[in-house]
Amino acid sequence: MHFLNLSERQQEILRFIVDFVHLHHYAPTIRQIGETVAISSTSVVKYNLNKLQEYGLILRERDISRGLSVNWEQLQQSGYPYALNGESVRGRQREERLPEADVERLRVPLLGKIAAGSPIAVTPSEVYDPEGWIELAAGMVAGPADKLFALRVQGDSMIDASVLDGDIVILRHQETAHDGDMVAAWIEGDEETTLKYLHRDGAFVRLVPANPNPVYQPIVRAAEQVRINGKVVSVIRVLK
Amino acid sequence: MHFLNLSERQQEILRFIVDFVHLHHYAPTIRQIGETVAISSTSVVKYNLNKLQEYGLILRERDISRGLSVNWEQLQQSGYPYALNGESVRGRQREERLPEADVERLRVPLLGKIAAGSPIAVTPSEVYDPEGWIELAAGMVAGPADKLFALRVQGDSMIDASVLDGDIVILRHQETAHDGDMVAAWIEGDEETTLKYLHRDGAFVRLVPANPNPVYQPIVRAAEQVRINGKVVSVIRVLK
DNA sequence: TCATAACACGAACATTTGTGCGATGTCAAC
DNA sequence: GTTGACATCGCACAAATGTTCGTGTTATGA
Repeated sequence: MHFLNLSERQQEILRFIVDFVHLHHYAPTIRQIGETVAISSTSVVKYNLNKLQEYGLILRERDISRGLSVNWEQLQQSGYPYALNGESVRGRQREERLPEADVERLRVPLLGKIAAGSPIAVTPSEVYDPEGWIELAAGMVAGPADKLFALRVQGDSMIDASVLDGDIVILRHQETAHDGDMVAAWIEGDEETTLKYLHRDGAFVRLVPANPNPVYQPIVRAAEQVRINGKVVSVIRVLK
Repeated sequence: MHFLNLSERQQEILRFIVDFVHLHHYAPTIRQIGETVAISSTSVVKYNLNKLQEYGLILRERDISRGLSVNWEQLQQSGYPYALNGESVRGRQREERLPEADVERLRVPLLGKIAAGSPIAVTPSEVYDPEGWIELAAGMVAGPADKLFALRVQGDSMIDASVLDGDIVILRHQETAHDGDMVAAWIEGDEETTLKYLHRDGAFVRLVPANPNPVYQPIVRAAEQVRINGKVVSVIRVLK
């Protein structure tokens, strides 16, 4: 099935390109490829790029910066696993063993990023997410699957909620929440949005960090000073 | 929400970018934009590009040639015509470039609990008595989808990795890891398994907490005192 | 009418980035 | 040992490309 025999390097390069494009939505430069694949010479990268092009796995436009793109169809047919459909690499055992339980998939829009100080105004700026949509298995969120949206966490502002830079939080849009819910809340005065557990105390609300470490203290505010943007239903961290 | 009021030029530019990307699989340069939209000055293009970026309609990477991409979601929500009748375009483009849009589900065995002090004695192949299965969308783990298993975190022992009680960690079983990988490591002497970022230092390994809070300090051990159980590829937190 | 902001121009500039080419190393075939 | 295809290296070079800055133009409102 594969008459293609790519060298180790070529495979690495291809994989990197795929990942990079996937991540940035634009192609890497020859030098960027060289760095990550540990090739010191740009011409060597170019050499291998030409090979890949001969195989039809990538397309290149002469003299164009980053003018290279992946030929996905060819890539899929090549039998190399980078096509990201995962078909070939899947563990067989599991699939056989299980009946086709039909888990519903959810498509959740990734609306932007959230950082302390920035309200969730659904205005993504510079940082971009590859997908635009987050795919979830239904079991990964609690409750109804409507009004869900996702945000990428930027910076360590949510550390006290044990949410790290780069994490993705899935929220359900709602203005109210129950005691004990983790919510994204906008705190007037602080001009800051954070993730906290919500507790009511009469006319006050207590915003409690999820992180039990004592360095993170609850915040208490008058109820009208806190605006709830949504309830957090899931936190996802994908490590590379 | 934001009411977008794009100038004629900005609309033209946006339209051109969409078309161009669709056609070439890479973004146009400032000058190319200028030519087709009849703007003689690159800085004017840049000026308008900034506007578009402020609206979140495009994303730009500073100093990167052709480092610009379209924010499809925002475009869609903006209500601009080409976003709507671009529906087909958009869909097609996505499929071409990102064949994984058809996300596969992964079924990962949940093998038990992890807590400080308890080694991860399980390897997917050996022990085969999972408590359950975790369903994931393929995009939620990086790399090949084999040898994956899941563990439920018990207690706050992983707090320094920003992993809370009840979280689920997805790991790929492997004995080695690269610098910077988050791994589940068994530390001899401490008789303890934790999640940490791995860094090598000659004959030593440094296990660095994911939580940048200074109360959590790196652990340094001789390399042979640390056994890697697997690499963490994802962390999932489902809130009730 | 003046001030101000938004928009536009173009040229100089600094980087980024692809290409070309001679020299070197490897390895199997002759 | 010699030859020659392959793969690699460094490096110089030129083209491609984003940025900055001083200046001009056009609205709009006080």
